[in-house]
Amino acid sequence: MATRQTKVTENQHPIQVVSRRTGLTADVIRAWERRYNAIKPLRASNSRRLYNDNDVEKLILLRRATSVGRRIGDVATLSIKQLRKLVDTDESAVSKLPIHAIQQRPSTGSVMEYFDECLDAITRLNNEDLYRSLSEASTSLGILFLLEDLLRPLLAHVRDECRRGALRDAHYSVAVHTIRGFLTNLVTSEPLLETDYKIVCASPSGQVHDLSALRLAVAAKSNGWQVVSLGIDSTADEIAYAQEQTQAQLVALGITRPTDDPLLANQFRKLRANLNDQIEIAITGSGAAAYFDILQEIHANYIQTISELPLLLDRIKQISRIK
Amino acid sequence: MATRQTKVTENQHPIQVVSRRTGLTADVIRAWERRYNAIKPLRASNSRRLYNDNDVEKLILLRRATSVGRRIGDVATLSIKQLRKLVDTDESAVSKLPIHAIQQRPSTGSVMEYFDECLDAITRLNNEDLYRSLSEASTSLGILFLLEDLLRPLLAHVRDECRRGALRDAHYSVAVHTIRGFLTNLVTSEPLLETDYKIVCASPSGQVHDLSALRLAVAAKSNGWQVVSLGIDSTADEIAYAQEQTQAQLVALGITRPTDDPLLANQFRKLRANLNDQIEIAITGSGAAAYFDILQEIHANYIQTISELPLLLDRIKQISRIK
DNA sequence: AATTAACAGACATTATTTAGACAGTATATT
DNA sequence: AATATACTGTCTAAATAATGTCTGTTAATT
Repeated sequence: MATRQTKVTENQHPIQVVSRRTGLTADVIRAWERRYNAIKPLRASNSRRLYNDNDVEKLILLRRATSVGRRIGDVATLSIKQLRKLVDTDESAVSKLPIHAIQQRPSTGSVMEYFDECLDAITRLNNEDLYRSLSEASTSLGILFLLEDLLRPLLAHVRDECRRGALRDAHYSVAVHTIRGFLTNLVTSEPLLETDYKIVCASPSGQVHDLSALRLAVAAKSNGWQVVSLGIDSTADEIAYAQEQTQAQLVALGITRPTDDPLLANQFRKLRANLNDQIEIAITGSGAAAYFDILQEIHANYIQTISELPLLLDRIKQISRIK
Repeated sequence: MATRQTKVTENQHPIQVVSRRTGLTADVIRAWERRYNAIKPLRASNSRRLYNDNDVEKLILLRRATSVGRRIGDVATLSIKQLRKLVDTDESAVSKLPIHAIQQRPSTGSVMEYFDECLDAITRLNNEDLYRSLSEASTSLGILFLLEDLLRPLLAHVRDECRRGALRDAHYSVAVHTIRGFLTNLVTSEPLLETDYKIVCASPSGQVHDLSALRLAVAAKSNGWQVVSLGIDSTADEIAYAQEQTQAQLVALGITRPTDDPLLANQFRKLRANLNDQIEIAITGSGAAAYFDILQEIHANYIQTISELPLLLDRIKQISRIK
């Protein structure tokens, strides 16, 4: 026999629901009622608290008010209307603070320390720790050093350890995935000033784990170029299309897998055929050397280390300035 | 009412089937009927309960209602219509909460505006603008709404336009690549407080463009779970290894490409074989439905929309708390 | 015989209530 | 600057209700 006089309408919520809707613990909700009379919920016949939508709204406002520094005792008895206004002005004042004010303290560690930190995070399959190490490294080492002195050896090392059997493919996946996210973030998050120079970066079909194109993208971006990044698994047709659409002066491909893929050779030729002759092609990545002959055939620039990139970028700038 | 012959149609289900479809134990289903008159199934001539699809739907709604904090006694006798509404508002109210951060004040921009903004950036192959729109959308809509109401339709739309020929694969690549970077960033950048609950997220081999696993990862993270993210192109062996190493309670796979890949079916079986029986498997993504039979075979949870994930996470928490 | 389910009751766990205590932090006073 | 005071989120305890789970037992089916 259900002794439940209080018929539940859509506007009567038990404390658990209110807790989840507001993000406050049930303890806090009760404390605010007991100590400050913040809200006065109805009671069911069995003395359980029953809150309505207004109560919920007020509690949410109270939470927002306290989370920007107000003391609960000062605001608990304000009306919803007053609270809305208060919260509104408070939050807009807070949000004007510079985001980077909460910057991590730069670690004094050398490249090797970051290397070990990253490797440790990878070994523990911990994406978050790896990401944090990368962030610290990029602020303290600078982006270009990060690419060349940290990431390249790190990835090579992990790959070697996988071959040896000391690490598993899972470790490599975590590393590639996290680093890719980090680099993508570098390339796309901060907008650039207006620029005429654009580069299309992509990894062709089959190069699922390639990061070298992204490394190049980061380097180009830090040289003031706008980056159009297609990511992995792009066909020659699509890469050429992206160049045409954006009128990029340079197309960069990353090749990691060292297999001598005949399909890939055809992709190269197709790309060259689809592009205007003036458009430069750059190939980078540890697997690129295997295709040396074809690179010559299509007049591609082989970028072995990131430090070679600025030379190429400058040359392209000069050429297009002449025209 | 005319006592219908106990003709077994496809709309009459024994309690065991209902149990599987709803995720409730048979005991609970009977208790809810006995104590709260939640549903009144037909009876076969031998007094076995026979549930129809309405009963199943109501039971699922009741489960969702209780899992957001409603008490079963409060909601048991509501109609399906009332329940839908209740569950809908409850779940969305909860999902709007940023779990750690201060709640942003809701922006006036609607989802559609962001949709158009994003689509425009994609059309122009502009990674940076897309990234910026995503950032703005995530703060104003909240992360979970971003995933479900913006990203899912957006990707589906771009894919459709590619099939139609209105957009090119290059656009899709830019979209996937940028969104992946953005989501990876969400998952890995903010460290989480200590937690015992971990989820391994991965896209199996062949699913090069899958983002659904990452979407799930973001949702899990915002529910307070630690995420181990392997990214794309992982084998069953490596996924199982990652679970074992991290002692994650849940393994989630994203399937996007809808082809009926026999290799993938084998990957599923292998994964189940390599995992301890207690470890739950979740499958999500637009291509997952094609593998329904195998999913049943390996006792996988099919996650169609992100809002279903919290239920699963809670269930797993409860189970592991008992042990 | 083995399986499945129904049934009623018992049991265990969880949620909620109350009042109070505690610890860390912010504020005020010296 | 050091200390005292107030504030506030969290936790404890016992009592009660709500709820999920587990007994047996019986009946029907394979």
